[in-house]
Amino acid sequence: MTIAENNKAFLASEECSLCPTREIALFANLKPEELLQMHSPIQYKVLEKGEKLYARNEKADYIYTLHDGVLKLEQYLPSGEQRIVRLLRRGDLAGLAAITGDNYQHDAIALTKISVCKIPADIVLDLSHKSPELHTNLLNKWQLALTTSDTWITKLSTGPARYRVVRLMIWLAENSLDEDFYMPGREDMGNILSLTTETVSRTIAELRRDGDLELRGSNSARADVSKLKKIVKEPT
Amino acid sequence: MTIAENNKAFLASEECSLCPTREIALFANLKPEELLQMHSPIQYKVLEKGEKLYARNEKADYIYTLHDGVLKLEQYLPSGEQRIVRLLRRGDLAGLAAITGDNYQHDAIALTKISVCKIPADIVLDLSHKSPELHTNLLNKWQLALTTSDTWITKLSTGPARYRVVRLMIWLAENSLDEDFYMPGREDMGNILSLTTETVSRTIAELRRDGDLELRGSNSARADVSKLKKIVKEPT
DNA sequence: CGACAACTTGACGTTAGTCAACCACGGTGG
DNA sequence: CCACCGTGGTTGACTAACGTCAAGTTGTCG
Repeated sequence: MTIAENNKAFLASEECSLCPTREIALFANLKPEELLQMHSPIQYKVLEKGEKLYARNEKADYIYTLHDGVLKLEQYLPSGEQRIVRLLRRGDLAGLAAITGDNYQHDAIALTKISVCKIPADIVLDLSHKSPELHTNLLNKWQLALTTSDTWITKLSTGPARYRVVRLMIWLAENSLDEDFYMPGREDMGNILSLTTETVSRTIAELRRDGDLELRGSNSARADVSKLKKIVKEPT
Repeated sequence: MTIAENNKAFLASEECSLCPTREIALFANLKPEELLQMHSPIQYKVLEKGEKLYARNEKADYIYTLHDGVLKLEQYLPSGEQRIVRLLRRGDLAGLAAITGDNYQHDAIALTKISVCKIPADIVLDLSHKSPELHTNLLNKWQLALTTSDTWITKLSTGPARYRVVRLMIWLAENSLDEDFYMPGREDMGNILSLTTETVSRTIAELRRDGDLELRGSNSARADVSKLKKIVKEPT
């Protein structure tokens, strides 16, 4: 924890310029004098695995920049079914709805230990009118979220179980920093892919038998991505 | 066609203020003097059913406001499968990626005869820096698209065939102006719900037998929405 | 009126869901 | 330190749902 102590508020102007996530986050490219305008406190927070960052329909006053870990956004249906709509990682924004004044659209729950910056939405909205860079960053983040959401529909909710699981593995592997990648629990994968835990488990077992996937500890795995891509006929 | 003749360019400053779609579209709440800044021509276009508005990976230079009709956004997978990612209707924006300088992410194809305004992206981007209203509108439209996309994942790609079809019917009925609503072809519905045309056909037939749905001409239907909601256990 | 496309229906096969038992691991407390 | 329990994961047998293949039927447009 190099930036600030857990849960301690600090001034963005002092600390943001030192933040290792900044270059890929919302405040990338902001000029120092613009950062200085953010006089209102920004909180750095750490959540343990399983903790909830915010809940659906809650009044949305903050947006969050994810520094580290994996965060799931999920929605429920009246019929009891449940769906994970996106996974967020380093650099992603959670709670975008805060900026348009809507309530939060999802439950946001940490899949691993995560660290976030908690930013008052009104500050971002205000600054987005003054800083062209932030304005652009914001639009880009939004577009990225939309693209991801669309991709999840096509890649992760379409076709037979095997394809879906493989496409998820590819996505996880390609969004990982090192060779081992984080692999969610079977139930969570089920809720990402709209499959049961048993089906996910069986499919993972198959992939292991075929030598396409190697488990490495409880929530971690390694794969030959180009082999996986052949299965779903993606260009390498 | 009250606004302008088909394919004829015209000046936004003159015509936009008369546009019946404006209040729900991108340029809502813009001040007359801001509209005047849009000296660059905006085209009004009509596309027939089946025509393509833009294609995936094409350089995205324009965004489109949909005045009338239904537009589908679809994506293909290397494995040959195909998915409709969203349906757009009156007031929706197509080609948002143009603003962030990306290429188009989908094929956009008219499901009915449609009319659109074709707006150069650079104008919108430029004006969004100057007009707080447009800035806000833009963020709202983006948020709306994201919400819709997430909803499609949870509601239309989750659960048994019957539920999916019913949820689609509800969505179509609630987004329609009058009691009859537009109902896409069986194949398109299949690509929205990730089901085969046969399954969709059978499910529609069931709903008709149960008296929950009434067909009215080729691409039109009528339903008792509250009955449909009971099926999927949604509050009325 | 004919031709084609969209839709429907049936019989059958396959895949994924269900139900249930079992196993592996990690943490807790005796 | 080890026995116990709980959670998450695996595996099997069976079932239900959906996909596939194929033959009809309806509707639409030239």
